[in-house]
Amino acid sequence: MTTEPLRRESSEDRRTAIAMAARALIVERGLEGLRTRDIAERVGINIATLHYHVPSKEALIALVAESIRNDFRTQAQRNPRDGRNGLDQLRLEFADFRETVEDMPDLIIILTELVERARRDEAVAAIVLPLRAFWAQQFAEIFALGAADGSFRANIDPDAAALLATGSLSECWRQATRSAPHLDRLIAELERCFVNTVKQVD
Amino acid sequence: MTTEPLRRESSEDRRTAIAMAARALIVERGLEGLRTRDIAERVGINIATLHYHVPSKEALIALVAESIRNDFRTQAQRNPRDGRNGLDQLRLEFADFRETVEDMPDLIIILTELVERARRDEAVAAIVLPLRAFWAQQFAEIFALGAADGSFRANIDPDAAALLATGSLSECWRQATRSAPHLDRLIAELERCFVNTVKQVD
Amino acid sequence: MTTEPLRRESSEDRRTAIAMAARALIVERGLEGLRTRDIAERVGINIATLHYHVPSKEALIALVAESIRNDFRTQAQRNPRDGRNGLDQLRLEFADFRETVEDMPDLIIILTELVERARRDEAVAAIVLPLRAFWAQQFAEIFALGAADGSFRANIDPDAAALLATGSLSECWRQATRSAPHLDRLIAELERCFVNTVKQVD
Amino acid sequence: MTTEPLRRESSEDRRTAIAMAARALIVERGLEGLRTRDIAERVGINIATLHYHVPSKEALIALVAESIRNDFRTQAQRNPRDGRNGLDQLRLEFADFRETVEDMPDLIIILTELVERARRDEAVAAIVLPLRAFWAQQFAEIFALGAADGSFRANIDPDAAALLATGSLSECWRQATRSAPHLDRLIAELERCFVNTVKQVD
DNA sequence: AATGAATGAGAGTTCATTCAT
DNA sequence: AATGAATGAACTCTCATTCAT
Repeated sequence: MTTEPLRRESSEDRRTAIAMAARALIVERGLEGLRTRDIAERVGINIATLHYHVPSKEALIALVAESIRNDFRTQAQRNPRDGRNGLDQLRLEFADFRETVEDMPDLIIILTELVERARRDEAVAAIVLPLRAFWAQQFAEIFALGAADGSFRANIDPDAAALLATGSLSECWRQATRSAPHLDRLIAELERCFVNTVKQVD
Repeated sequence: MTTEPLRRESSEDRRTAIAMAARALIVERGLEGLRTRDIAERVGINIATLHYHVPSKEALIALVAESIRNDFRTQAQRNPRDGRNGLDQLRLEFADFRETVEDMPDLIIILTELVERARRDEAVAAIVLPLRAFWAQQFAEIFALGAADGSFRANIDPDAAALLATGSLSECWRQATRSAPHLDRLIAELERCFVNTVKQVD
Repeated sequence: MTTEPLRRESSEDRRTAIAMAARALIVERGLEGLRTRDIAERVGINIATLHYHVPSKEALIALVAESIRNDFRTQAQRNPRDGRNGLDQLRLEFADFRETVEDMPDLIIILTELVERARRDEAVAAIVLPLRAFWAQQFAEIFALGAADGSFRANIDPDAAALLATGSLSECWRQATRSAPHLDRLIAELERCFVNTVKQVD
Repeated sequence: MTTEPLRRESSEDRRTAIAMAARALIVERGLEGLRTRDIAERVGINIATLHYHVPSKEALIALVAESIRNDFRTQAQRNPRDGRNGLDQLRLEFADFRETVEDMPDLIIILTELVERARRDEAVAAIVLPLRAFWAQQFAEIFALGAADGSFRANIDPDAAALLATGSLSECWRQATRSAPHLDRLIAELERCFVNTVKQVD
């Protein structure tokens, strides 16, 4: 006589399920409104079981942060950067952002909440700040490259420009009315901000 | 000669003191970590007294939102916009932001938290979203003006550019390591983004 | 220069107004739901002023009890008992009850609540239990009289019959669906319970 | 040999214990004076544990109402009604009441409080009003039967008579000085009210 | 690996009452 | 006689966490 199969799932699967449930709930109610009981219920396990897999709420949020990081990494590795010049690469980067935002529209929201939390939670900071820094670094490198190859104007400050791009992109997506049209117009404007117009004369 | 802090204060003074204490605590612990008892303690009143002046936590947060709005308005009215062209006005706007950020470095942080909260709290949304919209509108008007008077490049999309400016400015200031140098570099870059380079040739 | 006249009312008027407001609120929300603030608001005075006139909630409830007692007394004195025999007097008593219940339908409800409260509050008990006892006594005397004059059956136990009458009358009126028809039928049945049928044969 | 009170009890046992503690406290202090902490303390559990078993005070009062209903039902089923005529059955009903009142003297008190509460709480009303209606119905049927079989006088109005009986019985028992003698006299009088005296002659 | 039961700490809120004017 | 402000005590309820099985 066999008992119900599949009752016990592997620890890693459980942790993944917990992370996904937590992410969904963060989107719905914010990090502030996140309750361990709600997560357990959504996963379909007991609250004590949840604590067995994830020992504390702090660890749970760190788990969510890791989950977000993994998604970003996967996304980053999927599209190798092979543009010939800065402008091409910038366009690829924008396309990446569009893709990310379409595939996982919640990613930015959760990331924002985590960044906010990072100010008071070192464990989260350790995971999430490098992530944002990495993203900015990508842009900075592109801007430096473009300035060198003449596809961008020469007087770019790559770090400042990177902050400008990442800041406005994430702010745009965070807005209550997040919509593709707004994003499109922002991206177009961003391109006009950096593209080299003088070169044409050359 | 100072007396002991007066036992009985006017209702409006108390409400102001409560708002200020709440703002300080929001900066320290976030909206999430805001506790009515802590506010009362910081103001030096009983928790029941706090409820006498502000009937609920929801009303308290609305009070903070109003307080923020008033500060923004005061700031906005202090510096009349009298630049001769778009570029001048943009520089005045940047100077305004620098000033605001120096005088009340917490304003942006609290505003960010309130915007986040606005997603789930209509009362806060009603106060705080117009505020952000107003700020963006200011920039949009400047960009439109500058595009017309030739101080900015002609192909600006004023709304997108406004989002770009406000998004990157607030994101910059929100960063864990908020520092004047970063802000200076960002502002300089923003200027280069929009200023008309073609005109020089003219 | 005269200030607003009539601002200050006589203490006794205030106490009466407070009692009336309290009675209305007891009917609406029960003794349990009675809040001093609500009473003050309904009277149109400050909560502290209410405490000036009625020093404590206990005293307030005692005041209500007295108010109820006065109403009952007034009612009782209005209709002198001049029936020629027990049955006549019983009918007068029933008419009294009907009248009371029509003029002041809340009286019974409040009285019930006060009797309930009397179990734990001696001050209320001292006022309200005699009242109920007096009412029962009225009935008992009528029954004794009627048993003696032959208008009621001879084997009546006046006290028990009085309890029977007062208990069923107040219970009837307390019922959620308090309506005249129910009361009429109960009173008719009560009469049949006690009237002497044997005598007819005589 | 008794062990220390078991730390972990079955949920149903806990709920029963909670209901019993609540009932005792209602008798002592009234529904108004009922505090969840007192209940928890009396059961010997933490206040949070109480909320684990009974999610809210509203639910707690509904639980008490159900508990009362169960007791009434048990009582009702214990004594099957097998009297040969109305009078016999009425006597059985009286015996039932006496028994109930001796075994569980608090039942009537709590029921009264619940009926009072039912006026403002639909959940309680749904449980407790049918209960009272059922009791009245029992009497009404007996009176109708007795009127038909000649053991009661023919001009009985069964519903009115039922209200008369239930009203006076519960009122009697509710009286501050509730005592068997009073009850005995009331029951005797009730019997005299309805028994057919004419028939004797026949 | 899983769970029902239990818990300490603390949250926002309410209320009768009092104080200073 | 009146009031705005203040307060202590208590209330119901919530939450992350732990224990025993």
